[in-house]
Amino acid sequence: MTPAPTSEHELMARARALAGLTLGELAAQEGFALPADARREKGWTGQLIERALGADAGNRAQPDFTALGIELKTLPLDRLGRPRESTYVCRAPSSPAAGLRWKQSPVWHKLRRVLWLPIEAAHETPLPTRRLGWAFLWSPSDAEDHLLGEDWEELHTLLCLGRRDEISAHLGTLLQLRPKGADAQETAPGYDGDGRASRLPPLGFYLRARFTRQLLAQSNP
DNA sequence: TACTGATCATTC
DNA sequence: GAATGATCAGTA
Repeated sequence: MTPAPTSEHELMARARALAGLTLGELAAQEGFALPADARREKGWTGQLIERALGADAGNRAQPDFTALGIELKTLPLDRLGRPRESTYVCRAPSSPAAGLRWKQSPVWHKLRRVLWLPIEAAHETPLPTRRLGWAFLWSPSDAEDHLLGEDWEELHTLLCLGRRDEISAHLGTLLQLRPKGADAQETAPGYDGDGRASRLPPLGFYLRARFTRQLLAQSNP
């Protein structure tokens, strides 16, 4: 087990030392078994890299590197080097607090400092031969923070009003709300549009691929 | 090809 | 059950 990094510098050095390795090579180093069916172990890559870098948050609702306040996200790229999938941020509250502000929200805290670890040609390469790319650290610029905050306010307001029927993944320019659960049958307690208790499928906040494409482009000028 | 809605594994 | 880690798969 890799110990947790004690500084941002140490974390970045570790992350960049991974560049060029294949997932199979890293798994062998870490004593991580390759999944028999990659379609059924969607979180495998993220968990392997957490282990290799010494993430210490487990599955608690805290940044992966607790002492540094840094969140780790893998960023699967296509063969053109562009993110294709959205990035999960965190779950949306089933009973949101009406007075909550953007800078108090779990989304804001999660995105405060993110270590992005690109996975090259993730959609075209079998999992064991996918290569790790050049990691980069990101914090939202003032402009990005503003736009994220606007999206969050819009979505949070709909959640607070219980207007679930108006919520879809179409809303939001950088952020979106989409289902986040085992399946469409999963439910969590919440409130409907009339304020009555009901059970609804859980949602999660995601960053659109459009946005992570921008972040990647900014990171290698 | 991009996007949305659905889904899979694991841990506490 | 609710959080973590995400990608799959159908369709526009």
